[in-house]
Amino acid sequence: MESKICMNGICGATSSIEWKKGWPLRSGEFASLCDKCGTAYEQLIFCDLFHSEDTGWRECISCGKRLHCGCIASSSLLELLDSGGINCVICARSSQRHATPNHEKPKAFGTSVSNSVGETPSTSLGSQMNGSEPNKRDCSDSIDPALVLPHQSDNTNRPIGQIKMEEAFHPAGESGGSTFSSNLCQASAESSKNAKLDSYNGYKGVKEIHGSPVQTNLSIALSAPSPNTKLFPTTVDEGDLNKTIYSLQQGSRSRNLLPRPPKSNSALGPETNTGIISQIRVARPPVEGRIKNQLLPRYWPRITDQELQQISGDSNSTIIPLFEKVMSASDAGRIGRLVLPKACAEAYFPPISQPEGLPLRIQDVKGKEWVFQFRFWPNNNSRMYVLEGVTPCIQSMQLQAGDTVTFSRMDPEGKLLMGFRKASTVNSTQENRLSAIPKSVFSTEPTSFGAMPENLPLMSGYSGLLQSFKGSRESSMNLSSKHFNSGEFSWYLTEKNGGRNADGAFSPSMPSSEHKRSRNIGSKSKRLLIDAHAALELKLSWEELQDMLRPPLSVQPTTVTIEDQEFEEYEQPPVLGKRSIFTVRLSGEQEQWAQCDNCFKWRRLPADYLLPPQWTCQDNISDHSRSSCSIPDDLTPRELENLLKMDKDLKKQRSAAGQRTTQAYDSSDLDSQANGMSIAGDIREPVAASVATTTKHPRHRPGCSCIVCIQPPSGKGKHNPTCTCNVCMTVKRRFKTLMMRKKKRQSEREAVLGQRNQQLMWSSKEETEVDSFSRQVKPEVEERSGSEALARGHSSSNQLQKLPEITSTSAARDISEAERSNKLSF
DNA sequence: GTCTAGCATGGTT
DNA sequence: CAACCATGCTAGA
Repeated sequence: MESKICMNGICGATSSIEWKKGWPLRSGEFASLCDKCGTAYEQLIFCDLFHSEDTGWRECISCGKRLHCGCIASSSLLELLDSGGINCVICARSSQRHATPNHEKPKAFGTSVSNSVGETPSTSLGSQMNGSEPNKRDCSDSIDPALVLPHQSDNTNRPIGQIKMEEAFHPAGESGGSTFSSNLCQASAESSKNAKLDSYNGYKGVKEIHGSPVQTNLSIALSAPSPNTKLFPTTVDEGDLNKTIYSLQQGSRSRNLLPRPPKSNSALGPETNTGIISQIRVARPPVEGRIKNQLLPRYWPRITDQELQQISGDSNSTIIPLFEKVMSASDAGRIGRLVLPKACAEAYFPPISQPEGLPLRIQDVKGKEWVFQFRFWPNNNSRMYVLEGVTPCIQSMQLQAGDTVTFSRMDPEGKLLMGFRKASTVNSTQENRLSAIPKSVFSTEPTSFGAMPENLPLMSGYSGLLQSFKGSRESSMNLSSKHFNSGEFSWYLTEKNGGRNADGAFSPSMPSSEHKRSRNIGSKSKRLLIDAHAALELKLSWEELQDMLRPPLSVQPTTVTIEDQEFEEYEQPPVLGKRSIFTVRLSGEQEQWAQCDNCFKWRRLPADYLLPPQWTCQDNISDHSRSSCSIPDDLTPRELENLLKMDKDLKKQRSAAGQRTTQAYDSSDLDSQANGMSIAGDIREPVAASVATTTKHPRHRPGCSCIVCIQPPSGKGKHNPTCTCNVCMTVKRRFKTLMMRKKKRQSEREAVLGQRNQQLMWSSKEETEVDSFSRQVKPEVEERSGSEALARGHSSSNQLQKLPEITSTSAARDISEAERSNKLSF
């Protein structure tokens, strides 16, 4: 008897189990050696039925290829359920789960399942295992009766373990009952004080089979099901530990249930020769021994089988998910440094001894190879690993903070792969909610996000949208309106949608670690306090959301002006669509570009095509020749680069516009800024120095000569500073006006400031304390003057004197921004 | 003045 | 409490 740490690597709890030769290792110990006999095992045992997070790669005895089926929530379970066995994903031969020979099996479990409900298992598991030697199982092994689901008291003759998956996942409609896991918990808590059995971990409960509490656990666990009881996977967490458990949930559908899998294979998307590829996202603990028990679950790869399949394609290579990381602001920032979790870097990347590190070639999901500098910084007697030069890649994948980058390895080549998972897709729930808005308004101006809660409800049009949004958040997303103020909204959009599953279905329950992350954002943490710039980013996120809001095309809006703000009012509710990039060709033809949610290829679409929130190549009804993910990207990498660059430029324009005060712009400019989703220029036919080329803003009529319509394409055209062409003169004139307005505002501000200072001075006269601020700022003044009041007066006037400098600087910055936004250089 | 590389700091786990 | 890691800070280019 020896003490072992929780084999799952999940709870870290120590439990006492009998550890003897021949005892198969648990999922978390896959490919480990038995520390007594030294035998390597590659077999999971019966109880992985309750445990979804194990990952194991087993070799198919027939073809020698690795079979990924350790994850019970993925293909293995489904296949098991559906076909009574598991097929090797490579050779398609049934492995029958590489079942453990009966003599090795924990008969207690199998027996108990076969028994009538509530019957207590009668056989000691441990004794069954003694002395048995695990062998490689042949693919032709019959299905293991121990590998069964903990119900099946439905009086059918169907073999245990062959429940149809739609049944297994069907939400039970009956009432009453508690979850399987909680039963286990209660039982375990009573029966074993040593083991910290958690309410969520069925596996751990089962593990207790080996010890004394086994019978209690099993009897309770197995007594719960009624004939209508179904097995449900449920994601639960504790801190960083996200877990999927299977619970016997009765009554209404739990909020924690994973979405019900599609009933037919055809709905599953890509198929392999096994027929089913799981789209369920499950954390996979490290598969390699050296990092075992080191890698925090938050870094466990959650790649789905389907994604794995996509990455590996038709090749015979094995994709090994290594780790993933939710990108922080600094990861996604312009510095181009992606901080790597130390344990992951040391485990999966080549060892480096010098801080300079070495260049690392990593292939992205599209097959493009990037070279990053893998290096480290010495830090507190430790190291901090970073990947440098990731900006182009991040941009190419359009990643931002909150998205997840994944790292995998392709064996046997050993090639490193980099993938990603977006967190920022608006889900259909939101869409539905928004569709219910009776009337909404689209602002023509980028609206400061931070100002929304205060301002929006006052604006007739916005209020409907906002309140509906609030309603949707509170009801369907279980959010409270107070968060709306805090800037967390953007994070809800991203994080909440992180609950989306690979199949696009929205999981009502966000994995709670993500909950945690979203809680962290906007907390009191200094690190995460939203500064002005971050607020701007949030605003842009809001603007991006606006981009997704599509007015009904057939309906003309009514434009109303409220307090100098223009609003477009629509009688019909908006539609939330997938974000796309609009372009205008030289020919004047407008088009839009959308990225497939499945293969991430870009497809050209008609400009008036309204994209649903989720869009894949298959939905490309306008161009059947481009309606499959297998068809190459419509854009060459260079074209894509151009497109993204132009989109980015446009965002910069918006950013600049957002920084300027609204007064600085007349309505036409605002118009153009707010409607900037059209990209100037043509991504395929970039025109060199095409000063003469004009870009028609979509909202402006042909022939319009406004400042926007006459500007050259993005980034094109440099005018001479002395140029007196119409465009330049217009721009100069506008800048002049801008400057004047700026100065006027500044002088007003100065006046206010002066008043305030005077008030301060008078009030401080009554104070007896020394004004430390004056001392700090102007000690020399203080020295010269014996009077505190005088010193303060000097200080104030000094401050005022400095203001014009600030003014001119900021005005210059404004001009430069305006210059940029107008794509003209002088 | 701006950008970048590298180090330091401190919040979080 | 220590390790990790996100991000701030700054010297130098």
